[in-house]
Amino acid sequence: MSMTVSKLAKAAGVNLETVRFYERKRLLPKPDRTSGGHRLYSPDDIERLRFIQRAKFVGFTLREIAVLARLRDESPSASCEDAMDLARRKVAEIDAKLRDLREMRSALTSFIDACPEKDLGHCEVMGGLAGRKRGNSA
Amino acid sequence: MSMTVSKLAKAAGVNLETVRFYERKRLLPKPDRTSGGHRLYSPDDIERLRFIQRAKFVGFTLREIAVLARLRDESPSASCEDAMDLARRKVAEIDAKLRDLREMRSALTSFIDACPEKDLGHCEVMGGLAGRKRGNSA
DNA sequence: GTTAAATCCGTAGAACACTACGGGAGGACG
DNA sequence: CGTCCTCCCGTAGTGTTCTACGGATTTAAC
Repeated sequence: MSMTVSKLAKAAGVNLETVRFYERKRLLPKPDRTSGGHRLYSPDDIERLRFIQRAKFVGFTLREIAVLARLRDESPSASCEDAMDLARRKVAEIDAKLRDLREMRSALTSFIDACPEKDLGHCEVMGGLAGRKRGNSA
Repeated sequence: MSMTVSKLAKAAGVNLETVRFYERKRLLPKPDRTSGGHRLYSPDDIERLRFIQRAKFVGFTLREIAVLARLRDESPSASCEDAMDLARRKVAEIDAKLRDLREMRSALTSFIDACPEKDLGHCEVMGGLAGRKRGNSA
């Protein structure tokens, strides 16, 4: 039940070249090959690609994702504490990102909500970003 | 009451080269010059740089900010709806990111919480990241 | 067994957002 | 006037994350 690189790419919704790129960047393990050298993937690899996609969307860099995704490839029992450590640091980072995003969101929505759409002369989206009185500065 | 580029950069908390970069990218208008060719800025330009910083913080790309800034310069009354549109789209994106972050967080914390740290042979952080799913199968 | 599609590889280019370089000219201060 | 910092400009480099090219080989379908 293995698949070629293009099947994997399609299944995970990424470009075929991206799969190769991720392999070079060690986000994906080196796959088995056919006798002719073609890559062979398993459904687990779809999972892994999807994990990468989610982590990426959420703001992790590929470098960070490489660490996260590679945890399982290391010696499982010996690295537990390291893995825990990493996971906890990631949670802290996620919390920071959550705070930032919530701040962004409330800034934007307050501009939107304050906009008197009938009176376009006082657009609060513009005003807010311009720093006028509601200015929660970065 | 005008200032040089380095003063502006310092006042707005950006690199001097970034000011020139933003000018090239038309995020900042072409400034007046001294007879010798040095750029001269007004406090309004600090405002504008801060506008850019805030927009960036809120998640706009420079390309989007350029549009926003041009909307701001051009017909102020006609542009409100476009700006609102942009802001609303950004809020939707932020909401999606928040959802994903919360998902990631709960996944990570469930691995952490389930990890029997005394028994390193059964590290749940490793297991979780390896694709052994929290609850559901795959 | 032929052939058309898929894959191989390394390398190059693209877009984004800066950041740095280098050699010369401008300008403030004493 | 000398000195020294700032600024000029164009161009090139950085790092990230892909995406494309192109000629050769492999595989699958018929």
